Amino acid sequence: MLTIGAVAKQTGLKIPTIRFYEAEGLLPAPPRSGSGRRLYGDRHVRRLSFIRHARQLGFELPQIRGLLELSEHPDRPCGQADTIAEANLRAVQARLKQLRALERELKRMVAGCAAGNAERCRIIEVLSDHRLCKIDAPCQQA
Amino acid sequence: MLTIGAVAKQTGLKIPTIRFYEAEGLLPAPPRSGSGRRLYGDRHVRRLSFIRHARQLGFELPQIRGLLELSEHPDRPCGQADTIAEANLRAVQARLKQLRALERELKRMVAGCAAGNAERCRIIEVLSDHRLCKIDAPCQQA
DNA sequence: GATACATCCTCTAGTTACTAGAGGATCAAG
DNA sequence: CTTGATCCTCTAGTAACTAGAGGATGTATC
Repeated sequence: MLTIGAVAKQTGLKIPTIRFYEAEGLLPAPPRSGSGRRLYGDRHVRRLSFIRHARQLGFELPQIRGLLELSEHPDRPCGQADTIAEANLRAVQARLKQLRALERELKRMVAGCAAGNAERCRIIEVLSDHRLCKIDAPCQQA
Repeated sequence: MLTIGAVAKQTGLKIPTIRFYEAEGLLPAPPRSGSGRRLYGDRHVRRLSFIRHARQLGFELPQIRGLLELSEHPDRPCGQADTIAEANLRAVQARLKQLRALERELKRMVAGCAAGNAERCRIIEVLSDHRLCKIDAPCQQA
């Protein structure tokens, strides 16, 4: 049986985050010691690793909820998981496209800035006049 | 003189967002009509466009504050703007790197999932076992 | 002039996924 | 027995908005 601190070390999550996941219903409440401390087993650790990993891959908590439920019913067809992952892939690809355009634009800005005065600073200039910029798509959050 | 609704249309910002920027001190409070409605001029519109554009390019509000101040003093050296833009570029490039790794991983997951049962679903598998995944770096927010 | 509907005002609270801190109890080591 | 680490709960804060309540105006039509 592991304390919350040990689990945090093993999983790489912070202690409040683990408690947060419990409150959110992503992690079943573990048994407690006589004095009320949480005591985790391997199943908890595995589940937390799953969550952390999915988060690293850009899944959001509601999606992870779905994946977790799926992983508990190995008999179900996994089309759902596929759908979730594909939606994620598309979102990632869209964001990549935006970020690449963004990178080009920032490079252009930085390159054009000859460290002179703000008066002829390309960065300020580009920001002031959208026509100087090649980016049209709004910048959605990932 | 434009109403807030007209300004919203011109700039592409939502009405509450414009008020939000005013409350944040990014936009000077405009004069009001007899009944208390905000009345904007061209300078406000230009400033809001600047802010929106910078947001699209991924700058954060504190950074934008700096850029705005700089743009008001064309005599100042623009090294600061350069620094801000470069920091942004680096952040974007880091995010790009992560996202590319993510894309690879998601592709692998989706490709490996032949829509069978969850029992042998590669997606669940990969998420359950970090060793199957090539991503190590934590996923920082943009 | 009355009515309807759009637009505006302020203020509060909600969003996501945590993170930080207060204030207090308990544990393990020396 | 004391010290310092770890744990508990609870509240509030983060970024950058967004949504909604409740109410006051503006404008167009009859």
